[in-house]
Amino acid sequence: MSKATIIPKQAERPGRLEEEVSLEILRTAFALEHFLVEGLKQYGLTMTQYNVLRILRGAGQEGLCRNDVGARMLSPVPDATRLIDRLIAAGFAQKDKSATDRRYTTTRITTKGLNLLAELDAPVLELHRSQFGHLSSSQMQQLTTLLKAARNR
Amino acid sequence: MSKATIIPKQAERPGRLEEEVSLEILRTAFALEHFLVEGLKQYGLTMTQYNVLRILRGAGQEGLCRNDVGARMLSPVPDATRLIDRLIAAGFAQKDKSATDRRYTTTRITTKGLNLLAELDAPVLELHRSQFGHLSSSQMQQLTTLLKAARNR
DNA sequence: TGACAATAAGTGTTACAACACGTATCATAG
DNA sequence: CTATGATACGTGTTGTAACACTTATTGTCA
Repeated sequence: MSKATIIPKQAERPGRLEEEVSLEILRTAFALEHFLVEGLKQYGLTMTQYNVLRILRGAGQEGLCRNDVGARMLSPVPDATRLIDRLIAAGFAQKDKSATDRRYTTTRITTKGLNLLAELDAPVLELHRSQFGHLSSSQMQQLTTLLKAARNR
Repeated sequence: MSKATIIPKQAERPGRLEEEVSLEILRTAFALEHFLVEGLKQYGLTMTQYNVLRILRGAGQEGLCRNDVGARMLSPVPDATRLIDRLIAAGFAQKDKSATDRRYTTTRITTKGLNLLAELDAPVLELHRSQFGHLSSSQMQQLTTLLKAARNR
């Protein structure tokens, strides 16, 4: 047999690229998360709590019910009750029973919570810039596009 | 003043791209992790335990000391002792005091652990393919390259 | 050599996440 | 209008991660 027929030029193990992409994504995300966690620690916040506060800020004065908060999280959280309760204990959120449907409990961010987030916006942005600012704009756009494409199966 | 001087064509908020990349990475990684966790659950393994086993398999018959295991993790783990102890309790690893330096404890993967990993290799690979297989090879390569570039500050 | 720093591992404690289950309220069908 | 299911939330329990601290062993230097 001729060499050309039995030895493909790129003897690529199937799935190797997918595996490498997976690992790179996890590695990058863990590194990013690590820095975020460290930064938030100074303010006594976990990353989960920070995300909840951002969601509540995004929801505005209407607030959100417990399940909606859990569902909108970066990684959905089943035990939103006690998570929110901890934020309430810290004074960053408040809870009220809905008048129309008494099953619902509406959670809102407090002024103290808004102030904390406002204080955090700058350092968090700076963190993101320190992580990815060395990439060019087009590289960042490519990366964003590719990641979105990856999730849209 | 002329319009051209005061209104830049792309009034881009500084740091917006960095922020978006960060979020996309976290979202993608959490999604990927979610599927991995679900898949491993059937085998009674957490993702952390799975990573430890893979590291031990990679270390071969020489094994690794506790700190090395913790350090090689995707996200470094401080409490490697009890993590490894759980794997030992499950029969997937074993521990021996080093003879030359008695501070060290060498951890090795057992045959049972190797068998479990062998059983897992195919479904995990299939998972990676289901997550990213719809991307083209060049897209995956681009993604890998960009992520590596992102981490190499 | 002997004191002291450095390294590796283990332990005690605390807080949190995950899961299963229980309770209250509402919607719907007969 | 009542029975049944669906929905939203809360709670009890368990396992694990994070942190600080302790112990054991080795290296180093006066």
